[in-house]
Amino acid sequence: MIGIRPIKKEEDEMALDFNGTFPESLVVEQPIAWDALKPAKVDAPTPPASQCAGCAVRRMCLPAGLADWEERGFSSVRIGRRRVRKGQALCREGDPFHFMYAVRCGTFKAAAAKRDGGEQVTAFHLPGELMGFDAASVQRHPTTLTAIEDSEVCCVPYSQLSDASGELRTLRTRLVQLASTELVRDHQLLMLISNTHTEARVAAFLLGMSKRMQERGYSPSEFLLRMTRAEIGSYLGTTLETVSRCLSAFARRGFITVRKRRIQLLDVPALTRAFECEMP
Amino acid sequence: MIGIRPIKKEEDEMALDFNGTFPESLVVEQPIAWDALKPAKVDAPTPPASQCAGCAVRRMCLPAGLADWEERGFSSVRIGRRRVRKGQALCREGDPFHFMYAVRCGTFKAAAAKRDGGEQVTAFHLPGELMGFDAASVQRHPTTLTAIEDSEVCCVPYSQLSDASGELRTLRTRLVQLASTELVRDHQLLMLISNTHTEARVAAFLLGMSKRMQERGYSPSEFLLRMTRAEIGSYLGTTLETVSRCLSAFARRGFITVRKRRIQLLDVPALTRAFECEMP
DNA sequence: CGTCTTTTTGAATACTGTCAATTTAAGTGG
DNA sequence: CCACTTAAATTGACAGTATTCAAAAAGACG
Repeated sequence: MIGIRPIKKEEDEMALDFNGTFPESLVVEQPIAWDALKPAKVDAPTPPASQCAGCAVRRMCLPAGLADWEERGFSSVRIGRRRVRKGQALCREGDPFHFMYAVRCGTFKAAAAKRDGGEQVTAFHLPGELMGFDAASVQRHPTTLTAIEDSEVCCVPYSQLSDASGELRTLRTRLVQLASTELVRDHQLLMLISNTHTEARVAAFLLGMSKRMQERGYSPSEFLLRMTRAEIGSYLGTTLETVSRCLSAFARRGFITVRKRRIQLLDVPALTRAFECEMP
Repeated sequence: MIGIRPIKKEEDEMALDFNGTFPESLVVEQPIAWDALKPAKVDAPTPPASQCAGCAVRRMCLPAGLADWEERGFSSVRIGRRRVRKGQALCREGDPFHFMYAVRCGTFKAAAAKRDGGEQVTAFHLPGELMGFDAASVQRHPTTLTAIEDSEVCCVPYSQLSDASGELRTLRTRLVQLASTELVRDHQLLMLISNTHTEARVAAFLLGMSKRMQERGYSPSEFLLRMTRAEIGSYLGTTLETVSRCLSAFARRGFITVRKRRIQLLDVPALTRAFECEMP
């Protein structure tokens, strides 16, 4: 399975290879051994919670902060697993709300259809992040969640989660906290997009991705963007051409190197200045 | 007190007149009789919840959906009242998170300071809306909440609210639902701002305000904007001049009339088309 | 190996932001 | 009650930036 193959796809230490054999059963009880492949942040002193024990992103996921004794209560929530191939939708706009989804590995985009036929990307979700909060409002998913690489998620039944949170204060707090964090992220994105200069947005996007990569144990200075230029453009409220031009401009100035989707940050201070629009 | 006075301030049936006498005691137990002044939406079949009984915006506020028997549990949350004068801050960026605030009457803006010294408005809050969700993330308020007209809020201690929600499933659901609604609003705002054409943003802003006014029992076709052009511009990711120009352009085409902050919608379909960028 | 998607780059247009001046309303104090 | 001062809003002109349209190059995929 790991034979000699031409390195056509950029060397991609993060990618999962489903290698053709993709089981049709969407919900599996036992995790795959992929966990070993995913480096974990080791400084967060959070004890594992039941079914989440052994999950690489446990420390930044839903059970983060739960004490030992709370494991039992949390384990009453039956969590399923589901694999989603690149390009497949986990749920679609308008679908009834039954599950919240936690990214185990891979990357998702949340997008809503616009009247003109295009799509508006509202978020990119990395491993450890919880998706589906926005569905609690109307009991329907307002966005389509699409895997932009082969991915795996945990499916958390919302009713069970709500029940469990009734008994576990920590879990209750955690839930609101996660929703709140998403709110803060959105507000930051708003501030970003309101910024006139597109270069500032792209710089902030790169810095943000760098930080999130680092939080997940990857190199903050060199990473692979999982999304297309068009998706970045939609997310940042601009066009794919402008994104491409900004990246090229940064590369020309020596701030970064760009090889298709592989980004290398060379001058973080310069990027930060670009973000703050202090360009002399 | 209601003598003959020159109509210099636009006739303002919604404004509260503090009339000089503004008590220094910020938290009062008994509500003022102002409720009678605020028309309520009458079609939502929600029973009153304890302290909220008699509040005009109860049906769209925190206790919405609570059953009779749940009143008791909810009444364990001691809710204070606080009046905030125009221009005063209810809480500031960085303040520790102890209360969530429900707008009883008046209008607030949520804004964060930008690096360049300016401010980014992330939301406008009308009566019945809950503020402060974004503070649960880091236990600090990430935005400054400022009254943009004389206002009154209910102060809900978060810890008590969380405790009560542990016992009351409906309240628990309602809390997440409110946070979720705010998320959806933010996503819609994102979609709005991503729209290239500023006219579409301003059109959507007007239509949105119209809808929210209607939900609160006011006329959807004629209302007073409580915020300055600069605040609208910040909210929509543009400048105050552009907002002014868009309003003038709409008025010139006969879509609306503008008299300073008083807006009258004349041609909603045309505004909707402007929103959808279908301008022939 | 050929097709298709993604990305880059160029050129022209249209739009918005910026600077500046004017008008109008609102608040203040005599 | 009026004059004055201050804040908000409107409008114009110009420069700068991003979008649009178009074409070509580079990988990805089967």
